[in-house]
Amino acid sequence: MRQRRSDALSRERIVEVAIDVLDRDGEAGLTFRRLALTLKTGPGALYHHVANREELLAAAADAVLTTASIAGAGESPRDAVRAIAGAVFDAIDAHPWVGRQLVPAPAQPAMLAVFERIGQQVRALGVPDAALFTSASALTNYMIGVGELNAANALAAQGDTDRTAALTQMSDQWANLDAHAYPMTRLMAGQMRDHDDREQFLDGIDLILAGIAAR
Amino acid sequence: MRQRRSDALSRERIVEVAIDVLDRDGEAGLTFRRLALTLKTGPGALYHHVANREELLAAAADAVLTTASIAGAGESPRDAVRAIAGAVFDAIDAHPWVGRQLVPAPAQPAMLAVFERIGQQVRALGVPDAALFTSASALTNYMIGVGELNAANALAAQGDTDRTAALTQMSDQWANLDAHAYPMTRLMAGQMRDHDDREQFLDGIDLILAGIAAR
DNA sequence: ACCTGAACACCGTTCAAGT
DNA sequence: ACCTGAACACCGTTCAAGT
Repeated sequence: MRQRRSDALSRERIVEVAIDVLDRDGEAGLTFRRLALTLKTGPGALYHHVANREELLAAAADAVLTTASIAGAGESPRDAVRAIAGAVFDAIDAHPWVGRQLVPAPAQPAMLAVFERIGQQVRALGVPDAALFTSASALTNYMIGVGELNAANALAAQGDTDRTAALTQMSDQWANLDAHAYPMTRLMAGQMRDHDDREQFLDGIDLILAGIAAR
Repeated sequence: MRQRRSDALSRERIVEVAIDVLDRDGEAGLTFRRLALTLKTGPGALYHHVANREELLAAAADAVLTTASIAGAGESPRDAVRAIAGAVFDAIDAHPWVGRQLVPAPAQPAMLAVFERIGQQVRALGVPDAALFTSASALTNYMIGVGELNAANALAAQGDTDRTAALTQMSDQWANLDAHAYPMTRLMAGQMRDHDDREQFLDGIDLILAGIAAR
């Protein structure tokens, strides 16, 4: 025996190791040579299980998002939508490289499941059938799109040991902008300093939900 | 004389040529060797004007988005927001590589100007000062995030000569999903087939605006 | 100060040769 | 059928040498 299973080369094993590498060193760190080294094989061997780097990246992103669709089971439609959105946010936050890996709406299994689940909640909210796609799309696209944006921000700020310091610095920048050209941005500098990314993300979901309710 | 100006190597000229190359061959087509060839110089020369490839990409994206913030001047707050969102959509649609080039919220000049303009409209809508940042961020983040998503879809579908055929194919796929697991997606297959990307994008903006109005 | 372009240290992917 | 790893055709970036 000797755990032969976990040593065997397989698509799942490759994806698993790829996620590890991506979490550790980001998208740039994922090379077939390094993967091959970890898997004790040659780079060419990987091509028997994944088509190319792009497909591997997509598979890794899908794997990381699989559980998002089952969040908030048994809760009210509104809370379920918030729970799913939170799960998507958390998954992207924990694996920021997923953000870069644009998962176009429901083109991959994990996001298709999210889309379906959102569709169910929207319908339970009383949205007429003809308006389902518009509402479900707005919510799902917001989750992926804005989730990605947050990941990009997080990656850019990765060097900063102190997130608060980074926010304060940007806030000060805003406060010192030209008063004639940027009055509103100056006005928002304080709110920007004190905001929480996840709350802000969910506030946007709430606005869309309020818009759906107001129809 | 002999149009010495346009031959001189400069940051602006490099960005200009980069945009051309990106429009023609996408992000993968942008190499310093090719840029140097077009500009009749060596690849090393470019580093006297741009720090690296990433900075060049960011500068190109910013240049393409500069005019978005001035859209919808003189219109009602609601229409101005829609006009700005439409301009952002069109810019990303015309230069899909901008999508990949995640422009984190108001970190770059062009998006800062968009954010400011959105902030002004939101305030004109009667949103109290304390809620300005939440509303303006939701709108701006949606524009960038979902605009990116659309660009990714457009790039993925690039090979298709016929967008209608691609939509029909995906719609059929949805309609043939398992009825127990994907009832809502099946229900939305028809609406998905007939939807227009730009309209759907603006419908999302409308939902957020309705949510803001409903407070 | 700016340009040149060879050189460095890598890539993803392919493919003949092996098992 | 699957693996191996050298080889191919590239990259971004640096830097000594020029102007």
